Amino acid sequence: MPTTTDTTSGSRQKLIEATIELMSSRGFEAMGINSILEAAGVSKSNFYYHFKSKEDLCLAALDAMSDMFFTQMLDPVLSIKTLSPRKRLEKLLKGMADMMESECCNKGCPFVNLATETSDFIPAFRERISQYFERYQQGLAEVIQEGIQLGEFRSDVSAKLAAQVLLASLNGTIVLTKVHKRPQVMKENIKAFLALLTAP
Amino acid sequence: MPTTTDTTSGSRQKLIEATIELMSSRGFEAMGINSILEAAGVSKSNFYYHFKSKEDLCLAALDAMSDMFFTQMLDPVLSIKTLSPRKRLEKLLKGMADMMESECCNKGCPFVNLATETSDFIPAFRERISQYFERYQQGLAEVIQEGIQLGEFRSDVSAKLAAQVLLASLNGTIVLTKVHKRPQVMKENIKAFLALLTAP
Amino acid sequence: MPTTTDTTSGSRQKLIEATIELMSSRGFEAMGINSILEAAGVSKSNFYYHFKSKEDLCLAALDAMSDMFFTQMLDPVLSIKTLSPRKRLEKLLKGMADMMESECCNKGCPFVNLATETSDFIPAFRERISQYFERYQQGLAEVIQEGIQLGEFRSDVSAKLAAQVLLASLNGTIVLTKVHKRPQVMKENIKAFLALLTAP
Amino acid sequence: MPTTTDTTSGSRQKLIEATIELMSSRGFEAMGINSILEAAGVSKSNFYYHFKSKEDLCLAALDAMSDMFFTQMLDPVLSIKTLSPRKRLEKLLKGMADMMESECCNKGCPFVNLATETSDFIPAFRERISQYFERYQQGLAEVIQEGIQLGEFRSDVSAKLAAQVLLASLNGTIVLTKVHKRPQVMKENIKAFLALLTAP
DNA sequence: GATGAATGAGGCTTCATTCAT
DNA sequence: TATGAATGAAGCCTCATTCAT
Repeated sequence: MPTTTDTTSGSRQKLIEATIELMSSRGFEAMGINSILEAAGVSKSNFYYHFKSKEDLCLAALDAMSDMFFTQMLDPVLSIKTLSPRKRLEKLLKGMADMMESECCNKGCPFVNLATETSDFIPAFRERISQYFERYQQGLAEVIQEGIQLGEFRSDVSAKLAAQVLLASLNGTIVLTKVHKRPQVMKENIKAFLALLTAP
Repeated sequence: MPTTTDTTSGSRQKLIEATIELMSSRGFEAMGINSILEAAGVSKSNFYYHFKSKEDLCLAALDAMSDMFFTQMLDPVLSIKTLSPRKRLEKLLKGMADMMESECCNKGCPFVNLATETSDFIPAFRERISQYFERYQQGLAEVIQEGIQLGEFRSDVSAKLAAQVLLASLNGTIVLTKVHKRPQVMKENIKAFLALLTAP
Repeated sequence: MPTTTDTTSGSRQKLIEATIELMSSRGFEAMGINSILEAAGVSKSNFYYHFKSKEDLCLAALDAMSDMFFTQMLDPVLSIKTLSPRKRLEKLLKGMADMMESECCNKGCPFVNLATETSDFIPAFRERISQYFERYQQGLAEVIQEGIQLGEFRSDVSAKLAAQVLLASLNGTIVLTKVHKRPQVMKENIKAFLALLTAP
Repeated sequence: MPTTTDTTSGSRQKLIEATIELMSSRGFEAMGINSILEAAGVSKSNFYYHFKSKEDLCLAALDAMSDMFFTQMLDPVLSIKTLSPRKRLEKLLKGMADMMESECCNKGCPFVNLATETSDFIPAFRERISQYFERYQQGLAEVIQEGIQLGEFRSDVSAKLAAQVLLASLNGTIVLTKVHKRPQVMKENIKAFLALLTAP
């Protein structure tokens, strides 16, 4: 279902979509180019017309995912000014928990996947992932800061650090949820973290 | 046919050690058997005498790492009864932060690495990793519980959940530290988490 | 549809020039069409508008080089009637030695390159190269014949044969010069050959 | 037909033999690995067990050819002390002419082929080829020197230089012979060169 | 316990060429 | 004239594994 502003060629877009899908479930190394091509319905040589390498394609996919995440998940929720900061954060986290559950705990966060697998060896990946997490954390820090000012969150931990711990916590929780095959873990951790962020 | 207590069958042990090293830095898929053999100084055919497959070797490596972690890192620190629960936890976490820093943020936690890479596709891995994390979490829960009873930690979040969040947080923090190439992240998050765990 | 005298159809000419350059340095097989296109700044589809195949382009390049060689190098020098035959030959050979040196012994003679690489498999190449060398040899034979008549060269070897040996010698010397990376070889062989061609 | 001292494994030797054959007729780039494997009857993965790359194999083939050339062609003839230097040289050159003719002018000298194709890009090739030609030239220089001392050859051109010209001449002649598809060229040039080397 | 040799499937990438516009 | 997109075959190489000794 191409969006209205879909200006890119069909094949290119299909390749990126297939890559996002496979990168999330299989990781970088295990995701063979053939599987991407099959999923996208694109021929091998045509792939190499659009992208200069597997790595290049993955970078494009990372960019696309990053865009999607911020413009369709994070920003929309965090900017609902009719909700209190705490409610906004809760809504965001609930959305994530629901996604995990609907995917049967099978996909992880592709940014985490790529980070653990390749960040030491493909600098370009590391840099983008680093930027992604920085922006992500910044978004979280802003709601938390608002919440602190409104007295919804405890004020003895800086918003920036709290956001950093939250982000780490989310990433780690996704891994645990997958490993234990228990979607409940996600919900538990979210609830517990919010409690910790609140003065008793 | 090595006996159960055969601690060092030479080649076998060298293979496991090399695997631990490479699994931590390169991940499962990128770690070719040849690189293991080269690092261990063992011939290919000899490898297949000791292990029936790459997967088999990795399972042995996982077990060895798990053993090492509990008997050499976690248990020794958490059972220092002369320290208060909070001090014990702090000591443990500091040890981890130091390790990260000494490795220049280059290796991640191999359990997390394997989890993100393979847990969907190699059930045997998933199960061991799950058990590892459960035991790890259990250890953490015990100190926290003690701390709660002594009033060192807030009591409105169950020790079990707090431990689960802490574990997730640690795993996620390791990833962030690697991605940002900034060892400080680890220290910041540890400090922030301990603050959150304490009533303001 | 370029006319016969179309000296510069823009793209077409650029393609030929790039091909000459690459053919001299990389050879036929290693010279990918993409590298030609990049060097010429011409699009792939445009290339196939002008030429029906890589082979076709190379034939055009061969013709262009052959023309250039005779009209700009061989004929001008060999027809300087104010110089004695021997002086003319010396001037020609010196020019070649200088070229080799200025290119740091890096390019060979593209006719030799194509001959060794493709002559068995692309008959069209073989034929043009054969014609090129025949005309080349004929030119050399004429000066030598003149020189024989003037007593500058020994008369017990026919001009035709002497020219054939000289031509072979030049081609072989270019190869040796390249292989040894020693421009001096070219000068030495030229001098030695001229000595052999003279009665002691 | 393995020689008596054939100590190397079957596959390895077959690969080298097939490579010599193909390298002589097709050149380096055009000689696909698959064609080598087919000719040798060896599987691809077994090939990569014995050699680390196509380049590596070709280097081994070059060494083998070099050995063969000196121990079976050059040295045996040039050391027939019952023949005069001139006769020895004539015998050697005749043998080469006969080889060319028997191969219908289809193969060139693989050293020349590789030199023209790859010497700029594969330094290891260039170095071996350079050594090969140096040794070759040295052999020729020795007979010529003997011939000079016996008065069979003219003495106003040093043996070293005469050998260098002869070597170049031979290499160039092989190319011409191939290009013109006329085995006679080889014989003509040999005869003419010997004449030039003799005082009129 | 250990060896060298062999295997087949698959890895990523490039080739020269053609299509529709 | 020129374009961007697509094609299928082939390129070199590596994978985890097995065989016979």
